[in-house]
Amino acid sequence: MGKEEKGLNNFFENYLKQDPIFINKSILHWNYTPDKILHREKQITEIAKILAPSLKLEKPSNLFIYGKTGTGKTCIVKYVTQEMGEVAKKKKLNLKVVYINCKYQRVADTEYRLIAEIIKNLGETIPTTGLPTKDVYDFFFRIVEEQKTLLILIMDEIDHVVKKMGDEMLYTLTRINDQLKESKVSIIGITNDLNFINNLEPRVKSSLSEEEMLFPPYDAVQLKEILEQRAKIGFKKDVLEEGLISKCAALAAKEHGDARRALELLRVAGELAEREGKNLVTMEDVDVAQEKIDRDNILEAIKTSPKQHQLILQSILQLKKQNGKEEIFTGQVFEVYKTIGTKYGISILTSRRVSDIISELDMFGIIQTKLVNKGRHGRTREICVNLSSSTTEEIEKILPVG
DNA sequence: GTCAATTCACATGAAAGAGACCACGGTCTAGTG
DNA sequence: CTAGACCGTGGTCTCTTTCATGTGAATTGACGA
Repeated sequence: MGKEEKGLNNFFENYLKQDPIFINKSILHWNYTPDKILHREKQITEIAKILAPSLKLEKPSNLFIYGKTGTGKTCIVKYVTQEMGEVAKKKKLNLKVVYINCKYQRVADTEYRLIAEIIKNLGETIPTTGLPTKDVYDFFFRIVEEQKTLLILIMDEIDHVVKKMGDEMLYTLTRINDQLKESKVSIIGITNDLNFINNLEPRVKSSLSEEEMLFPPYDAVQLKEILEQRAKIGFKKDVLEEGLISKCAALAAKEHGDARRALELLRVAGELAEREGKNLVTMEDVDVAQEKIDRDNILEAIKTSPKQHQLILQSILQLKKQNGKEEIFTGQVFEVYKTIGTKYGISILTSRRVSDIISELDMFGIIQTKLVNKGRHGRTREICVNLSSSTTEEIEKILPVG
């Protein structure tokens, strides 16, 4: 016991003595906003131009922004509105900016909760459930009106709103100004679904996208500069192997120029090196980081998903083990699921539901499915699991039974 | 051999139910002056 | 008299079931050469 304690002590002391690789890790986090945002000057000025009327308390046009993940949409909108907020504060203008991410589950995935969330951001509270939705709207209108303010409503990942609850609610929101006398609301919608706007009802489309902007992906060179800018202040000097940043940039550029991904790669690689007590981050660390990020995402998704989902995933994995390379189909999964379920006394869902769960697993990226038509033999989803064996093992530890 | 009809094994949609959660208003109860 | 406990009602939310409809190539079978 005493010996162990001493060992642990040593470990901690060594840990502290170690030359840390980082100066400030949070700089390498994607939601850190640097002083100077690179390669987005054009977008910044454009957004500023569009939003500027709000400083005269005139309602700016609704703005619709689209671009792939990690192209800086959120970052820049936040940056511009923040700056504006400060100017407004100095001039004592009643300007409010509310940022809502519509995707983060459990926060705002119903009409009710979304409005409740906006209300919360305006500094009021409303019960989390139990009220008729109409009451929530009325309450929202009332407080906006009472505050006599110009409200800029930023709705990130706005496509999720429509997917979950249709565009009726967006229509209501865009028409809100008709009902307000003292206040005005303008909406900034952000999405990474490039087709989203075309699937909207025309009346919503026209009012939501009075202005439109596209954020192009970063290319490898730009990513590299962004990484360099942050690495300079986030990492200690000379801890990065030659060409390491280029590698991160290149890897991320392959994945549709995602700056968030690039930063994560760099940071995780640094953490890995740090953990091993090295004082140089190497190329291998980046490779390991790449794998680790994917695996962690998947594991996290599985851990937090409901038991039935886990059970179905387990059925899929078991099938994969059994028939080796052969493809797996929905029907088979359902059969295996049924036997496992009954064996362990877990209630069995209908095949209809199982089918949905399989596509949910697909969306999470845990499995890949493809719709195949096998003529006489019907139509089904072909399921494949592209996980390394170590990941599979990790997953199996989490799974409910067996 | 050819062509259209059939058929399979699910996918996909819509609607509705079950059970959990919660706010609200009314009623009851115990403590206080 | 009043604050707080307790209860019933009516609303939402999530997960699920039930019913209904769709899909598209392999298969079948009729037909003609």
